[in-house]
Amino acid sequence: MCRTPPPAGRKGRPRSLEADAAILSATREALVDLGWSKLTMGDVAARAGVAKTTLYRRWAGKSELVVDAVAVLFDELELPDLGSLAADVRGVVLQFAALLERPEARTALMAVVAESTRDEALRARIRHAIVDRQKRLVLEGRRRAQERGELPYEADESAASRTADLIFDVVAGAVVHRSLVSAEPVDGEWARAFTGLLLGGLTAPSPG
Amino acid sequence: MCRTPPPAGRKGRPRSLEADAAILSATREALVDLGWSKLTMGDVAARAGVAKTTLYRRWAGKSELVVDAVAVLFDELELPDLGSLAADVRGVVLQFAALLERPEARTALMAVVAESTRDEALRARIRHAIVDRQKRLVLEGRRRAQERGELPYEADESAASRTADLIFDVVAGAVVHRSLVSAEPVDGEWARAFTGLLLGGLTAPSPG
Amino acid sequence: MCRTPPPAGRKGRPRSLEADAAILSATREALVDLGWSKLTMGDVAARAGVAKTTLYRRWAGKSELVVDAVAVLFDELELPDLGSLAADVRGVVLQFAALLERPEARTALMAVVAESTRDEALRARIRHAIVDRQKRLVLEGRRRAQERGELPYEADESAASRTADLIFDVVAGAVVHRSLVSAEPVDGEWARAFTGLLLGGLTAPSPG
Amino acid sequence: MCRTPPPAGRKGRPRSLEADAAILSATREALVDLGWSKLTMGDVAARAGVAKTTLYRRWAGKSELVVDAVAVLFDELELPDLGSLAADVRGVVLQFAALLERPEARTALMAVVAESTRDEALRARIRHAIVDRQKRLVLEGRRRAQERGELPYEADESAASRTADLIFDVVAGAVVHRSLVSAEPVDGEWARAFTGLLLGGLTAPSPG
DNA sequence: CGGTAAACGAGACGGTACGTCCAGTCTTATT
DNA sequence: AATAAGACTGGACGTACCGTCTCGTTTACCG
Repeated sequence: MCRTPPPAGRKGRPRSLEADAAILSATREALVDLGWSKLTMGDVAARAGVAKTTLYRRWAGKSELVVDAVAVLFDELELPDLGSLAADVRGVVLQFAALLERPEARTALMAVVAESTRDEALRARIRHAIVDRQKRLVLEGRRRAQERGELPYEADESAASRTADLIFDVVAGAVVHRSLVSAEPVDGEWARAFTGLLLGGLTAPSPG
Repeated sequence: MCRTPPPAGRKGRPRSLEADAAILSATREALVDLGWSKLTMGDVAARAGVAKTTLYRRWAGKSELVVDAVAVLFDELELPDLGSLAADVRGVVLQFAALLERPEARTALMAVVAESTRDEALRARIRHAIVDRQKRLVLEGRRRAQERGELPYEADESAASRTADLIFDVVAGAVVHRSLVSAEPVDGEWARAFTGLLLGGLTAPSPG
Repeated sequence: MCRTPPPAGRKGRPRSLEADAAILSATREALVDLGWSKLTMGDVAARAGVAKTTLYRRWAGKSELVVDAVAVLFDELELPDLGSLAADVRGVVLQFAALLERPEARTALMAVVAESTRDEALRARIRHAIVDRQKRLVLEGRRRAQERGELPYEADESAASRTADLIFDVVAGAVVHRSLVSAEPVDGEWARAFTGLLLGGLTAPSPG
Repeated sequence: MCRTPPPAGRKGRPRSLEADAAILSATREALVDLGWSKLTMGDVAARAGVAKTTLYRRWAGKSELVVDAVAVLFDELELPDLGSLAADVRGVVLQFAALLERPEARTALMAVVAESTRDEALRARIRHAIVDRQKRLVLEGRRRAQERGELPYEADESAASRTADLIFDVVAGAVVHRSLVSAEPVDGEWARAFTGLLLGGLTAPSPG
């Protein structure tokens, strides 16, 4: 969890594990109270009962810290088997939307992505800590749909991977855009309509 | 373009129109050079050859200024008639992707959205200056498809509006997510695949 | 008094004169309360009701600030005509000793001299702000003694100057050393003994 | 030399004697390189190849450490018999001046005196480690002069002590002030003039 | 000669101050 | 009244040291 690792040798006083947990927790708390742009390293340190130096010894900056702090939220995403591909899609859409309702995720997610547009290392960190955690849901959903016979098994490995990436971008992008850019609720109705579009396409008869 | 209007009375020296243009242009330039988070009001003022006071007389802060500065980029989006709904979708996807390749848009867009999660007025400004400019492309595209007979006319006005919003979130969200979050290129191949998914749905035979 | 002068042009808001006075006064106050080594720029700023930036805009650092702050104390030194050279010497010794009893001078003087051993600019500043203010007392005392006929007029200008410098170093050095290094009181008795030594020399019969 | 003594019991590993020497030597080295105010405990520890803890186990702080480090320099002062009181005075003046030319003494001496103005324990330490080492030269010089018949034997013990203290403050103070405050060289010429003043007094015919 | 108590190196820790930077406001004189 | 210039308050930044602490390791003495 702590990303700037201690120097190779294992001499000297070891880093406090409690401090790590306290810092990440304090970061989430500060995100809720203050939002991304008003969150300060000093404030996080104070909330965590830790010196500023301790923060900087472990994280290079605000962005890195926040990525790690919100990453755990994405671990909570699950894909309970709801019996059909459509139900699974609706389920994951609503779960992801619920996550984006949480103020700490809401304010942090776009901010770190914005920051990452000029910082390759941060982009990699986001991919590892957040994106990959979401993408596994897509892969799991496809596997289930294939077992149910709702989707064909794809022979071409790389084509399959491309399709999964596409679907991931469409699902995650649509939910994020609806929630944060359009600032409209992602409710059951919208999830149903989106699922219909995703599965049936625009030219299909609407699922009414 | 200048959002904080001059006080009612029209006595005294009028605001310089050249200053407005110079400031917005300097803002875009600074976004390219520095990115959102390192852009400062003082730097913009210096680039524009203008005093800081002049900036603050016209914009409330960095977010508002940047929204206005990048808004004009979205005016360049057009929807040339490419002869079919699929072609039109591919065209708009590629145009939007090209816009997101521009560093000033890339770094600014997510940042102001992130900022807007805790600022209702900013959200409204974004909607008016950016989102609405994009959404008209969806409406125009639908109109054309209906004229071509590719899509039915929708009797229920509000249902039609909901559908347009959905499609807008799917298209814009997918492109943004692919480009900024997944950090993968939005090229002709991806646009074709996405268009196939959007029109035909996930369960349809792929358009290969 | 303010040593880092504003940039040449006289455009823009002028520097606050009250701030200068408040800062120097706050510096002396802080010296009394905290001593040289515990005095901090932030504390001085807070006492003066001024932002730290304002301090740094005017003084390069703690040393420069303190030199200017204590310089005014040396303006208070005077040489009232006590009727004889011996009385004048005793008078100036006691005055200087009284100055060194003041905690702000006591703690600051040696500190800035110590600092100046590795800083030529600081040394020049001390000379101008402090040393020269003291040295004029020696010159004035000699002039009076010459008028009274207690000392001969010296024909050789440069020899006279060297002698004045020597006497200055002896008087100031002895008082400072007694007061700060030996940490013994400079009282009337000591002043009398010192004056006797200075005027009559070590081999003369003591003036008891 | 090491001032914070080990706890009473003499079990366990004894303190390293080499460490003591290495630390004091490293301190002098750091004084030369960095001066008093930029010298840090961590740097001294690193130069001495020793952990910071080892420093703090032996000295309470920077001031105490530096006093001990420069104290040995004052042991080098000697009073070779030059045949007359005047020659002895000139000799000691030049020796002391040579000491003050050494950068480690130059930067440290005034600094620790400044520090001691608010620290009684430090003052005592300076007196013991430095001042007393100098004062014995005065006592020795007087004894010789008395043996030569240049100075009378003083019957009153306490008056004799007071006179010795006075002379010490005058000699040491004048040299320090000339060297560090006036920042002028203490050369043979100055030493001769000073000795003339000290022995013959201001009103005596100059020794030309 | 093996146990033990203290010294030791390494480095993390809570603090404090640093000197810089930027935000946003203000005070000038000028246009 | 708007402008350019620049000083102002306030606050966060990231760094450097301080002096303390907690480790694992070493080393002399003492039983």
